[in-house]
Amino acid sequence: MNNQLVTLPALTRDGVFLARYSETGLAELEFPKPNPGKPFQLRALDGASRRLLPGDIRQWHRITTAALKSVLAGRAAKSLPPLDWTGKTEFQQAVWREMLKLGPGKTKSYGEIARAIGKPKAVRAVGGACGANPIPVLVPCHRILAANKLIGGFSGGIERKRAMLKREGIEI
DNA sequence: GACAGATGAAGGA
DNA sequence: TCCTTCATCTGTC
Repeated sequence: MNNQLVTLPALTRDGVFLARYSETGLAELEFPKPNPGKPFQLRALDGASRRLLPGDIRQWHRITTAALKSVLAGRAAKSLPPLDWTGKTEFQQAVWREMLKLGPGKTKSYGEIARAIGKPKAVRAVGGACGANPIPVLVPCHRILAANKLIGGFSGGIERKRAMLKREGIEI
């Protein structure tokens, strides 16, 4: 079995995200590391390595970068690359699919997501699935708030979540 | 099998 | 109101 992932940098206004692709699509997205004064090492995939990339991945990466920029600017992504959720549970995928339905400026609570997937009591489990989301930003876990409209948590940091919501016109 | 968790709701002060 | 407690469900180790 070949689970090797191809890692590519996605340059955005918020820094350099790292996108990891499998043979079937975007598998992971990593937030920019706080690494001031040392720009991301694009060398890692320059030259010959880049030429070895399958055409599909190059195209997915263009879509991913464009989608990232749109979402970070508070707009809806025009399109998304295929997402590779291989190995993830049905429950997690259901939660993430539900989050994908949320447009910019729209939020739901953990409880609402739980009800939407037909498991109204699985609110804590929804929180767990959010935390396990391998593709933040594109799968908009930042649009999920606690029932009292508090910000809840965020794997990429509460401040990042607050900033992204603010760009979409939501003040917490 | 036990435990932890990005919650929610209910009850008491 | 605000705070505390507990029920619930799922994932991970």
